[in-house]
Amino acid sequence: MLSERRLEVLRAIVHDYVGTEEPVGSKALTERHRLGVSPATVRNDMAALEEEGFIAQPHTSAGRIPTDKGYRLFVDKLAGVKPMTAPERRAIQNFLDGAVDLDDVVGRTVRLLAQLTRQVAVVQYPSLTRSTVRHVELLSLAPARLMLVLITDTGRVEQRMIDCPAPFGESSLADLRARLNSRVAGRRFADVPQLVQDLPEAFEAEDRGTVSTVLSTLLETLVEETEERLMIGGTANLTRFGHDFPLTIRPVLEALEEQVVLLKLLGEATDSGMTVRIGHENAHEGLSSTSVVSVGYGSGSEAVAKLGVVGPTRMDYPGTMGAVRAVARYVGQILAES
Amino acid sequence: MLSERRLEVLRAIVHDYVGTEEPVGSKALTERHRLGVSPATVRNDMAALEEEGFIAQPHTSAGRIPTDKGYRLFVDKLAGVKPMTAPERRAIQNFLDGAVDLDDVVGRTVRLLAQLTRQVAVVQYPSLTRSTVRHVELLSLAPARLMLVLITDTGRVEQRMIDCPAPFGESSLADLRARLNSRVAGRRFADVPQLVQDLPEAFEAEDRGTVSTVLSTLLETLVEETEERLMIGGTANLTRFGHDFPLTIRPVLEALEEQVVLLKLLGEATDSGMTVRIGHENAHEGLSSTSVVSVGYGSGSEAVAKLGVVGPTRMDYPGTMGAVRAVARYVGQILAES
DNA sequence: GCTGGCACTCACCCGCGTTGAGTGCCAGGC
DNA sequence: GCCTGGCACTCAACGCGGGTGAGTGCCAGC
Repeated sequence: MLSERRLEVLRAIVHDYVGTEEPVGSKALTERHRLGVSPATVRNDMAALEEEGFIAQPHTSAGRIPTDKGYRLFVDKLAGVKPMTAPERRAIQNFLDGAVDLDDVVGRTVRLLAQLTRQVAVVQYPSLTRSTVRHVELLSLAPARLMLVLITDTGRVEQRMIDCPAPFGESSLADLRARLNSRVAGRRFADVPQLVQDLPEAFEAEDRGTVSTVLSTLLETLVEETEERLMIGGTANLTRFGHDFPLTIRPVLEALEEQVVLLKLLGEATDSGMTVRIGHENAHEGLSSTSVVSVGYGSGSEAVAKLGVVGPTRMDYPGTMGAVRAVARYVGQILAES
Repeated sequence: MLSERRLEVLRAIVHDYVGTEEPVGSKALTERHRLGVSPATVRNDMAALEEEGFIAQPHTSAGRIPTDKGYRLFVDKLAGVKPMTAPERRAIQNFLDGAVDLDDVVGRTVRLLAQLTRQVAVVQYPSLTRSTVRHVELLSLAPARLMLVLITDTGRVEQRMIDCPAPFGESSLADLRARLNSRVAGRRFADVPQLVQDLPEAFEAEDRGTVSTVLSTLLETLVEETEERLMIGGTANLTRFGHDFPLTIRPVLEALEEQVVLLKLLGEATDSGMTVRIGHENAHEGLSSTSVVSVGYGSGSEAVAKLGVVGPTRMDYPGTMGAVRAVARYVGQILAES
């Protein structure tokens, strides 16, 4: 195992490299940190750290930079989460408090997170599967054409057109609407399928086809829209990435445009607590020089969706983690209030 | 006025510069185009074009590149719109035909446009003000809490919470719902205000407060949501911008994140036909080295929204304009069908 | 009015020596 | 046994200087 001091050296290297973006040498280290030992000693420690794969030299006769493995150790053992200051917390709350609807909440969150971390922010809309149903509405648009509107407790609205196999009378419609709502209102989406299972049996034979169609559309919506929506922002921060632009930035932008990739990225986060994926730990190749910090948020104790930031592996982990955690907490509060 | 040949020289310069990204000299020009004159003559023409401000030299003893004014002349007088080939048109149609709902249509359009032009694509959601109302729905969530759902003919759905001044009975609700729909269904959003003006008078005194609240929320929605939504894509194409990245790309990314800026950008487009804004013609400073090609699209003869692309001033104007026009046309068709 | 010729400019490339930050290793001291 | 100062070595980065060539403007001649 690495000695206490060597860990301290690694911490110092990460700290300085994140600040300067330049390989850090032994002399500079002893000058900027009170390590209590000479550069020569630090050199020995660095040799050991390099041996173990925590740091690397871009080329001979240059300083060291942390490897993915080095950052991993730093995040796991050496770094805490830097809490937000009181004024910062107030600013977050004020900024989020002005939101008028769900889109606005998500939009504000994304901007806030991008601004706080100076990185790319990704916010997932509250998931359907973990939400509860506030209301199901059925509208008759034409004799054999219905619209299904689904409203969640998080304020999200989904709608679907339905072409009925047969005309559906206004009274049957009202009946179905009432029965549907009495069964599913207030229930979790995940439970809906079995709650409505036997519903067609309550109707006359001529209406059963339509009822079934409506129900299957409803279930479809639950499944399809589980493929979540999300919003991203702060892509301009990518320009602070490094000196060697085109090659670094391009794959990242491409990855960010693919919702599937992003969803997977956030999805990998474990439910409880914060997840940090560093460099190659990200499955997607284009993101091999970025780190992703993500966390779940929700109105109650349970997470209904996730949010996070994407930035260079060389990022301020404690600060970023602090900002992400704080924002997630306040968004949760806002959602709980509405 | 410039002679025919000089215009031809300008056209050749634009063509070559767009292709190579490098200043083009007199010798190369005569070699690649059948101008029928010698380099020396072309040099004289170039001197004249430079005098008039259509082209410029990055530095002495280098070739010429077109100025914004040069591109303007090129677009206005020299370039046509390059029509899509039949296979391209088929591909567009196939790609758009698979869309399942409005979000999907817009999403597909953005991706398609970005891919075709290899630039950043911006697509505005169909505007509310020019749409017609398909249905207005009122749901009772709690004794004194309503939800207003607005459905447009383009498939867009907006919802608002309403806190009523007094409890509102189920029968009053049904009455209001019916009256509202009979008045506004099928009408243009712009006409709604005067259509509902005298509606409170039809109700009992105790309900009038609530009815007024509902109506004012409805009108608010019309106004607020006129602030349109839009979707962008293809930002990764910005990396093909030029060699001098950070400085060029950053302000563009920043501008693209501000919906307001984008909406203004598209909004400037005249209703009929295509608009091309070149370089400094764009009001926004960050976009002074980009051009914007935009056009309205709609389900009928009238435009309900706009779409376009943002790219470097050095872009293939005929090709880009062709792609933008074709996509707009097919999106219009898709919307008309749904 | 077009052309070929000519002198001139200047960004770009290449090779070269200098500089200095940083390293590894080693002998000596606590 | 671990830390330290000293020392030789490496090598990216920088600045300098000459050569190269694309491109220009001008001019005399057809």
